[in-house]
Amino acid sequence: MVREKTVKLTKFELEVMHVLWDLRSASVREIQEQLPEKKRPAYTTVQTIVRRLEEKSAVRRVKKIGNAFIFEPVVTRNATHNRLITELLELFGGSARPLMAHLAEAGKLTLEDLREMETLLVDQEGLTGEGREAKRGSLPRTRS
Amino acid sequence: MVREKTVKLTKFELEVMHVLWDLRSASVREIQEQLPEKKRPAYTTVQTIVRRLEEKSAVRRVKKIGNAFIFEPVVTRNATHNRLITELLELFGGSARPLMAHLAEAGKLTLEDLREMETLLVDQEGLTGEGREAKRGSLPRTRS
DNA sequence: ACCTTCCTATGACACATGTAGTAGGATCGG
DNA sequence: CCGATCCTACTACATGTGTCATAGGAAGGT
Repeated sequence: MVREKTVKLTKFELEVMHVLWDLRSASVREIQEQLPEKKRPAYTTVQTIVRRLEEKSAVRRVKKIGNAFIFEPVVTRNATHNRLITELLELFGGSARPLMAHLAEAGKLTLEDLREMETLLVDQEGLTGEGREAKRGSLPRTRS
Repeated sequence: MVREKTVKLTKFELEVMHVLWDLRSASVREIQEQLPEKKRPAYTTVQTIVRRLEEKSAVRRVKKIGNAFIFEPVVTRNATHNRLITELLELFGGSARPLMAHLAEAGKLTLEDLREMETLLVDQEGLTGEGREAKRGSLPRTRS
């Protein structure tokens, strides 16, 4: 459980990171071209964001092709997503239930999703979940 | 399905709203006192936030007690939460699965939670979920 | 070598956000 | 009625964020 130091990223910075996570590495030009054309910002706007991401150590320069720098992510998608979720969760009192209830209510959550998660969760518990089980009380084997 | 116009609220504004949602209505002083003392801002800071919430039509003055105004929420907790979740979901490609996967991974999601949700979801489908079923394909009754 | 093109580095700016101080009017206990 | 309090309305200001323009250097084709 190595806790990565995840920085705070803004909405736009996040979008750029997503491009980088997908492409593995890219130049400013490539990043800009990946952004949805509807709201594609000016080249230098993207450049500024990348620069700020650099300052935050969220990306780094890996090499230079021609006269253009190639950037790659330093923080992982996973760590960043976890951070986002944790923050949202705090607004909900820290519990996932209200959050899930909303998802269900909004029709974003299907029974299929739940079944899928169940499988996933069971597997996980088998591998690493022992500690948690003790901490939260053993699960009542409902619907035996 | 009346779509309420939910405004964008900042982190701090959200905290104030939570107090108001809990208290139903309150004065600036009361709001300030409800905020966790660790990071309790100055009275006028709270006042400023409330004023901005007023400008955004997220709260309104309902009456005056002494020389103090009493405020109450205009936007509902529910609508606001849904908005937050929707926004977060967009960062995840719009699907709830990755989000849930993260919750599970972070140990925020238990089998119990899932079972609970299942019940909730089934009830909901029975009442209002017919349309969705058609839209997303009928559910394969897994685990018969 | 020269010109066109692309990239970088830097500066700027408006609006958002967190945070709070000040002035002056309204209230309340005596 | 008076002073101590409390509240409101305003102002202020440092940062954060989205958005871009400019200047000038580097590459590449011819």
